[in-house]
Formats: sequence, structure tokens, C-alpha cells
Amino acid sequence: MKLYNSLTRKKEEFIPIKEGEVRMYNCGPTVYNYIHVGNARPLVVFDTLRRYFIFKGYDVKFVVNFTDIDDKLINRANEEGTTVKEIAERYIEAFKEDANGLNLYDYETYNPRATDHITQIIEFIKGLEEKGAAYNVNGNVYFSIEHAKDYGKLSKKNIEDLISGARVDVSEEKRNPMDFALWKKEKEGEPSWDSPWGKGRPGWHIECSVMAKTLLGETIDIHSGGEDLQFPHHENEIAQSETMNEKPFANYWLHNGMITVENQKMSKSLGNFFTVREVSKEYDLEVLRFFLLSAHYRTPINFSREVMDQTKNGLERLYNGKKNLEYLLEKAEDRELNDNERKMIEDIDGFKEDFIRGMDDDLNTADAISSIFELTKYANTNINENTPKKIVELAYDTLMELAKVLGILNKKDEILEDEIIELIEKRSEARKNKNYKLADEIRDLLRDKGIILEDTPSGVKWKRV
RNA sequence: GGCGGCAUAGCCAAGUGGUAAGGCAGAGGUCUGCAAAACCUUUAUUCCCCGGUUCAAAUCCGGGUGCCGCCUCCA
Repeated sequence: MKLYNSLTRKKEEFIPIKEGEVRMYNCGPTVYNYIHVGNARPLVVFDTLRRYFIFKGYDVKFVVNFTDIDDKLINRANEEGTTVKEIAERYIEAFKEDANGLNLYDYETYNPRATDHITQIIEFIKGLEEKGAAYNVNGNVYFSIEHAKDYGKLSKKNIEDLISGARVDVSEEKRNPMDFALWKKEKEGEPSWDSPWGKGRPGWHIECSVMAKTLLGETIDIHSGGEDLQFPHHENEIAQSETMNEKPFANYWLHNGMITVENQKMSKSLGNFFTVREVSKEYDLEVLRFFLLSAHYRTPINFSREVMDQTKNGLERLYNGKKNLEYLLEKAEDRELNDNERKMIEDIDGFKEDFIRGMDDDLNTADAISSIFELTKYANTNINENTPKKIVELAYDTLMELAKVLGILNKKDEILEDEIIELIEKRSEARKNKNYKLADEIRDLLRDKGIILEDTPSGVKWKRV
């Protein structure tokens, strides 16, 4: 499998540190608000990468943290006259709901909180201090970038350019304008923890370094996140971790492209964002997930109602294909395969190979999705009531296996209520008697209840909308 | 100013040297009591523009144009 590594700016063959095992870290949300569509992209994309590793037989450890202490949470708490803890709890709960809708919890994910790692954070900063890479000024502790080897190697920035172009307000305390805070001194009314430098709280960058180390080890396989985090956040993580541990922090750095709205980056500061829960009022979040996978993860994608509608229709086509196979599965009988049917096994396996080829090429989900469409088309065309059960099962299992990697087609139909079943039977009777007026009335009635009937040569099929 | 990315049909989107995948929408058709679903046919002689390399370029090289991201909290 090849992955594009931002560190080298090349596609590289993925080689895990430990055979058969992958350790991944993805920067998670700062829980001061609901997540928006832009936040959802890395979550969905790298969840899909995790799923694909599992599909390939790897044992995967995947960490997505919560940043639950930060200026934004503090501001929010002050605005509402409540506590940081209350804000964090609220938006962590909200996150979990959204994540469920996006099908991010199909497998185990570790969701550590920064505030549960204060002890480790303090230890880490002490370690940096001992190495001379951190300095304390009046209770604020800064990381000294001069002590980091290759600072800027991820984002390919050089320090002189950064300083000359810096728009940051230069703190009197910092020795170098690009130095960043590891520990922030307590301010009135802010949550704080005791530390060797007095009361305070951790800076943002240090959290990720510490949680990655604590949960995954000093060198991890893959670190992922939005490309807008590349600088300074990821650069600073590298600086801290590699200075502290004296070994590579992450072997592969993966960055997803931005979501745009009318070709402008969706962001909180521009105010052009759609929260995941807003979207969920109009679309099933599965549509959003499918949309986020419909283009290669490194290209920017534009979020619009038009494209969401297109995605919804495309997804429905896949569901119809699934439905058709489920229907045939009930009818299919076991029998010996003839030559032509044996050939079908190869054909179906071929779609799976195409899927794998796409995914192996730097997680090309757009390409992989096309092989799922082709599989359903093949099944619709070549599989019918007379197809042996073995073939129908293979097609169905293959479809579901590939869909699971993408985290789609996981909706199950509920059981129909007895009164609905009675209505369907009544309508069938009416059709038999050529009483089409009554039959159509019943069909319309059921459609209003969200149940679509389809008459096929071998019986009535139904689905919910 | 520095660094990076993108430009393929009405729309979305693969394809990085061998003659344009797939999806959505549209048109026509088959099937159907009518529908729906499904299937078939149809929709880019051409991949932003101009040069060049090559037997062969959407793909490589040079030069333009347009759009976007990062350099500040941001997924």
C-alpha cells in the first residue's frame, strides 16, 4: 500500500513499525462547539484508512483526542457563565452523537482527553526543560525552537522566513518570536493545575505529543489531520516529541485537503460553516460520509446542496443494488455451478481486486467507489432468480465487505408492522383482480407513510425512504 | 513576499506516456395495468491556453492564465 507522506512529499510504500500492527494518531476536536463539515473530513477519511487496515488484517490502534482545555473553551465558559468542564462535557456528548451518525464508532477508537493527561504533560515539559529546550519565564514555559533539529521540516518553512513574515504579536517573554507555549500561567478565573512552574494549564501542541506518546509510544506509524494543522501545530508536535524522545515522532504524516463553500475554505472565522448536526436535519449523515469519500482525500472539495443531492442519489443506487441482492438471497437455491457460473466468481473477485488497487494507491476512495458501483451493476445484470445461492452470496458478501471499509450501506430495514403487511396483501389481491384503482390508492397511502412498493415479476418488494 | 496545491462533460469525479473509469442530472427505449427498480442506447474527437519532447501527451518539459490553501486560532 502506498501513502502520500507530507514529510517527504512523495507516495511511499507503507511499512509498519511492527509487522501486522498500525498505530495512528489523529488530532481531534477542540470541544467548545459542534463540529462542522470541515472537521468531519479528517475524521471520516482517516476512519476509512483505519477500516482499510483492518480489512487488510492489521491490528490497529487509533487515537483521536479531545482538546478539552483551551482559550476557546475558557472564553465560551465565561460567555455563558458556566465552567470549562461543563462546556467540554456538552460538546463531547454532541461529538459522540455526530460521530455515531458518521459511523465513526464501528470499531474501537481511543478518545483521550487532554485534562486526563496533565501529569504526563508536566513530566514531558520537565524533560524538555532538562534538555535545555524549554524555559520558564514568570510561570510561562516556552519551547525553544532553536533546540529542535530541523524545525520546519514538515511544512518546509525556514525559520528566517517565518520570523520576517511573522504576524504574531511578539511576546516580550519569548527568546525567539517563533517559540511557543508549553505551559501557560494561570489567569484569574481560569482552570489550573499545580506544576513546578506554579499554577497553570498546558498549551495546545504539547497535548498531542503527550497523548500520542502515552497511548501509542514514542514513534508512531501514522499521524494525520487537516492540512491547515501542518503549520504550526504538527510542526510543533514534531519539535517537542523528537527533542524529547530523540527518535522520529511519526513515520508517515497524512494531511487531508480542505472543504470549501463557494470555493472558500469552510472555517469558523469566516462563518461559512455548516455543522454536522445542521446537515443531519436534511440528509442522513451517511450521505455526508459518502460525500467526503467521493473525492481523493488530498484534493479540496466544495460542499453544496447540489452535490449532496447527487451523492444522495448515488448512494440510493447502491442501496437498491444491496436490496436486490438481499431479495435474491431469499430465493436462491444451492446447486452445482456450470462453467459460466464458475466464471462469475472470477468476475466478482475482480471488482474486489479493483477496489483494493484503488485503496492501495494512497487511499483513492473515489476510484474504489467506482468498483462498488460496477459490482452492483454486474449483479443487477447477471444475477437473477436462477442464479445459484453460492454466487448470490458471494456478490452480496463482497458488496457488504467493501461497503464496510467505506463505512456505508450499514442501514438495516426495520420489520414491517402487521397492519402494513395486511395492506400490502390487500393490494396484491386487488391487483390480481385488476382493481388498479384500489391498488394505487394503497400504494399512495403507503408512500405517505414512507414505504415504497415495487412490483416485480416474482412478488412485491418494499423499502423505506 | 515565501511555501504548496488545483484546472477533465450541465454537475461531481478517477485516470500521470498508449488513444478519456464511475456516479448524478438529461434524452430515447425495454420491462410494467400504471409506476418503481433494473437494464440498453445516447451525452468530452477531447482533458484551461500557447509552445516543445515523443511513433504516441489529459499525462513529461517550458511559458502563460485563472482559482485555492498555509505562513495567525482553524480539520
